[in-house]
Amino acid sequence: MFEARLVLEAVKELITEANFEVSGGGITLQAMDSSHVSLVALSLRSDGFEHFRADRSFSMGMNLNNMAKMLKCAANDDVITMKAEENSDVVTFLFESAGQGRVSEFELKLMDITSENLGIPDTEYSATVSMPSTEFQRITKDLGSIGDTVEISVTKDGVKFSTNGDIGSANVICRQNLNVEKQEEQTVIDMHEPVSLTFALRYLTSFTKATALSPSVVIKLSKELPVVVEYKVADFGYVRYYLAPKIEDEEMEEQ
Amino acid sequence: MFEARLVLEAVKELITEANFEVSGGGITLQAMDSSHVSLVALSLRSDGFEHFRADRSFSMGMNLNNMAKMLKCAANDDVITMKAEENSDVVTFLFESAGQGRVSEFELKLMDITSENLGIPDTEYSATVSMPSTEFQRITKDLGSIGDTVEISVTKDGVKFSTNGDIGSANVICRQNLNVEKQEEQTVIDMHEPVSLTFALRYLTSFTKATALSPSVVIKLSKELPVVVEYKVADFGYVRYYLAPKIEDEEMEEQ
DNA sequence: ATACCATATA
DNA sequence: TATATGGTAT
Repeated sequence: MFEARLVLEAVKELITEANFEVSGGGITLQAMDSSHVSLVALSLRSDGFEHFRADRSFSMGMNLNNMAKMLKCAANDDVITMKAEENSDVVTFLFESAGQGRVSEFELKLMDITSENLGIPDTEYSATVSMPSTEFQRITKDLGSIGDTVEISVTKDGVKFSTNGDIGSANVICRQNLNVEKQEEQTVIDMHEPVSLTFALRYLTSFTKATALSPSVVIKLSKELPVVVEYKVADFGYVRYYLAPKIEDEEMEEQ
Repeated sequence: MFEARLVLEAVKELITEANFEVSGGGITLQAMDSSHVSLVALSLRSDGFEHFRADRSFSMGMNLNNMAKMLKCAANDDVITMKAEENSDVVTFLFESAGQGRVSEFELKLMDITSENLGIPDTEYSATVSMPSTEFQRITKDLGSIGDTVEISVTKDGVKFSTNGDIGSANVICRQNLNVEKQEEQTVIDMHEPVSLTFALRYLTSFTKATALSPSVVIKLSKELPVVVEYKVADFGYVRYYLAPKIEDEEMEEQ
């Protein structure tokens, strides 16, 4: 339940409506944000649900804000069941209180959404950085108060985030740090070759809406490829964000 | 660190940009507010800093809102270093996390500010009132909801704040009170001769932005002289505000 | 229109 | 100290 809401909070700023693809394996979702700049991919495996049954594969188009509205009507410890009948134009959310004294039924109208499902090749990345998600959130927020874009550079001993704007410039260097007990608080740099890419801070900041989902975030970078920003959903899924880097010409144009 | 932010919060409402005068003795700043009515004076002695080095005396013009923006990018327990190279047009703020896993460098552009450095004579005041800073803040806020000006009258056994406005009038009397353990919670009246002056509440309310800096505030009054409202910064500095009293004619004009 | 920040109250 | 609400900034 709780996670269902966090997932929605994590994606609804970027995408207002999307098709949930349901199959025996679980639920996935993939959508470009409304400005067609970044991409969100959600995957929740069926084994992560207490009960999961899908007799066939199908897709459900939903307005995420309306879905979030309904999920907000569930209490924190309610058991949530999502039901979709074949060929129905609604999806039903069932909220049952712990003692089953209260049963709420919310029906959300489905929508026809034409979705372009983009194949995302599973690449080897030049550099993979894992760091505390709150630290990444803090960095994008701080740099966003100075500039519009951030250059992310990975070398073998650290990752550097730099920006500059009208009032000045800033950079934050995070060194590899394995001296923390909890693995999710470590900063781990896995680099095959150095890489340096520039991104619009605005989108990265939106990505950090997923911070509550996971204590750590994984950032994957390769030259000329979209960055992947990944947050695990417990241990049965993930939310991944993709954002293409700025190329030099684009940076020039903006000035 | 924490104090650096408090000091900025205390002055940036009144002055948006100012010259920081740096010398071996520490850092000072003096500026009129934008409406040229009140004056802010800041002094931080070098011995209050963990490390302080100034090879020569110089002044740095900064936009205080932009400076505050950058200081907000430091975490609460970061070690802050401020660096200025000779003849540079930027000042660098270095934030290092406790374990030094993260190092942030923020560069703020300096500005040329023509500052009129006013000599403030060190007068003997007719009356000096020390009281809890939160109490003074409360009084200016409360009276500000009734009227625009406050008459501050000091007699040997107390200080009276009075105002009146369209909806009515109000006055608050604070008696000398030495019966509190902590000295900073005492109300101490040191009066050579009774004095009664009227001030614009708007500015006094701005002064109380410094309340978080010190548990007590010192108010110094003499006939026809600007009031001094002083907050200590730990035990190595102060923020002082000066505001000229209204004279009868002025009060007439405004009505 | 939305999201973040600051403030005020419980 | 934590949350809720309102105002500001994007």
